[in-house]
Amino acid sequence: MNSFNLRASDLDLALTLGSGQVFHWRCPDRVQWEGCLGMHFFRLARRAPSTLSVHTTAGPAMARSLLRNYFGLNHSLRSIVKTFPSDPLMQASLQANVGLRLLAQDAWVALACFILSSTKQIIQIRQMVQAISQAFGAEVTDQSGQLLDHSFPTPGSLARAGESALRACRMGYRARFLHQTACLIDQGKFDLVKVGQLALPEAREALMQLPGVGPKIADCVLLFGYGFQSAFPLDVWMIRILRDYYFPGQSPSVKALQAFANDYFGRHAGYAQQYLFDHVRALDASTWKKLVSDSPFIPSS
DNA sequence: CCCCAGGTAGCCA
DNA sequence: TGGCTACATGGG
Repeated sequence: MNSFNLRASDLDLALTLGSGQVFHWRCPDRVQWEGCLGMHFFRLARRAPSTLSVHTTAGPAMARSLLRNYFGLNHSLRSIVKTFPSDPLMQASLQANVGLRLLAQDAWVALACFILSSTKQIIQIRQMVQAISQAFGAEVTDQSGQLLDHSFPTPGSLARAGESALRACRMGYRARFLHQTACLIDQGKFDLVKVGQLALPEAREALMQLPGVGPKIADCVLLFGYGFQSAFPLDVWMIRILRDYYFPGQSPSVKALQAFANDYFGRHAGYAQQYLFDHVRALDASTWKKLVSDSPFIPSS
């Protein structure tokens, strides 16, 4: 394997790779993070405040390029978070997640993972992703043939696997959705590349044509897989956060929340969303209750 | 045993 | 359009 250091400021591996935006990275020892990008294996760790140590099966030049793109290292995190609103919850989310970056994931990987995500806890999504990778992904080995990891399965491999084989990976009703979507892409009946060339509303409509993809999963794929940073996925957590904190006692519709979120959180709304999601999800119920009771959005009498 | 999980599709009024 | 509800499985 190749080893080198990579300059990476404003990047916290645990916050970024352990967050709810990605599901295939492992951290066996609380220090090193292991996973694949395409067919290349990576082992990453923090070496110094602005430096990562990298071990990889990829060539150094290729590896640097892949990592810089994946972690968005050519974007200034400071300038992005400056566009976030200044309310107390948003600022607390920022302080608790310094170094959380949005990843530039492969569109297919994001699509497949979020089809699996519906009504599942994040730990279970990770288990399903690991299961399909081991069953249908390619083996990634070092030069001595030692098995390092399995790559994420291609649409073709999932299409050929069949629905029942997917179901054996304990994904329940999601097996049919994932298999049908994999078949459409494998047969060229749905073009993931074309989606990325559309404007956001059209790209969203296109993704929602796929089985198992509704508005929420479409927004996740747009945000995490296509770099549409204004896409704002509304899952049960974000709906709760927006209703409880930003509209206390009002319970607006999801449609109304969507309109509010895209306006209020600015150009990088989806980025802000990830900070709120990870922050509130880590709080215990009583802390959240206190935050809500101190919301500046409670109408003054 | 309960309730819930980064939802969606199908059905009904 | 908006409001149910089934869907599989596992964590807490």
